[in-house]
Amino acid sequence: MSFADLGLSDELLKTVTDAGYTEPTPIQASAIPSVLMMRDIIGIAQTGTGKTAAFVLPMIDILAHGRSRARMPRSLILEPTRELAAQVAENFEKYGAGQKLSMALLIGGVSMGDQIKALEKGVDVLIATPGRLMDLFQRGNILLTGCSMLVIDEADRMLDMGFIPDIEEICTKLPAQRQTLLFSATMPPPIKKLADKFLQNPKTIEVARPASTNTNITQFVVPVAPQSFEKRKRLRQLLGQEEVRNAIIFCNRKTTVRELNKSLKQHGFRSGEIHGDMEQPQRLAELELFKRGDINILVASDVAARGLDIKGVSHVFNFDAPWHPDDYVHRIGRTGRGGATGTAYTFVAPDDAENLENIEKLTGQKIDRLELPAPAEEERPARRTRRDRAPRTAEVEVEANAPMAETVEEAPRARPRREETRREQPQREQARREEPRETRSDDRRRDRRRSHTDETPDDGGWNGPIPDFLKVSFGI
DNA sequence: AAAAAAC
Repeated sequence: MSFADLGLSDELLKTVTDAGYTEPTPIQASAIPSVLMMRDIIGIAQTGTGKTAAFVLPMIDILAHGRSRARMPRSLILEPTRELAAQVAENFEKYGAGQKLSMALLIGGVSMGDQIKALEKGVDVLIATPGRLMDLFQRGNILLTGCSMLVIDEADRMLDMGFIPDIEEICTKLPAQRQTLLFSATMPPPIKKLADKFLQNPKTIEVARPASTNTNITQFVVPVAPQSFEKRKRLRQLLGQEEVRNAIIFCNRKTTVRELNKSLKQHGFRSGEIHGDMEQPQRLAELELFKRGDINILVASDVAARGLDIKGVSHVFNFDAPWHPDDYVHRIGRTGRGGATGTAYTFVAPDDAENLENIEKLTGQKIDRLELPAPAEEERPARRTRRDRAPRTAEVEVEANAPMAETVEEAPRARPRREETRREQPQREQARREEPRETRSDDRRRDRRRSHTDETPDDGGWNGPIPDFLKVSFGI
């Protein structure tokens, strides 16, 4: 099977082959001819299966004829997150280069002015997240009566995010005579209902068993202590011993994302972060830095878990085990894309045992446990000076002969005591400050209270008892 | 328990 057999126009075919694609993926091979025949489609496919091109390519050919009118887009693509919407827009720019199709990207977090201007001129393709689309619709900037093609992408994610009522409302604004494509990784009952209601005689295409993980991805569970500084230490150890070209590190909370990125940077890693509390331009900029390789580590919340297609991500680390098992499948799916191989490490603290069980139940496979050797002694991050902020390649020393521990509980002390260290490596002692008091029971509290990371020298923070006047003003 | 999405 080749792209030439799918019925795409010669011009588009040339663009596709020039881009280096010769063989369509299974979802492309089955969806493209049907979309060109104007059928409604239910596509059950994981992200990373080539799903986006499966609808973008035939849409370009379908929209090649005809002209758009002011405020009346001819097609609409709905995406759950802003980044995904932007990514689909990039695809249209890439493949639709020769076709002079007009496009508007309607997402929140950026100014409405340009979006409204584009709508006024008339667009062939509208790519939107539901919030901004509804907003502009209610302001009267969009008429959907001329929209004869609708794509609902990542429908199950839309469901998770509570977008289904919005989607239903949008569907009723579109003409009844239209083509609708619905893509989802899974088919929970509400999505099935949505499809029954708004699709006509759809052809169902299923290319990947839901909840199955890509076999290109080597997966490991890494038992870790629950304290965040222990997890960070383990992470640095792994980053140092693995051939990490490119890694996304997922955390469950936005605050953890910020802390971890700060810590990694202090240790000289070229890292960045992305989460929903950041300004939209900043989010896109960080993503761009990562894609270009200016940074090779992206610390992320689940905003980046689904659908993001970044080439050549060699590793995914779950710094926190995800709460929901389907998030696990999506997160690790950021690596091993397009036939490449990838490695996924998931940190599992004792409290995460149940989450891990659910993950293994969902994927139907037991994930290998990886017991790390005791970490080698690290250099303390240097005090930050201007010179030190220059990015350098990540390096962590790992002791070659470190004993392999059977379980975490039996693991030797993570760091040698000061006396031993001084004897063994006197030249490095000067660079190091006092060891963190790892055994102290108040470590967790301290860790939570202080916004900066444990590696920061303790000269700026408050470690003593809280004085009475503070207790009063904070109502403690 | 979180995150995401409109101002």
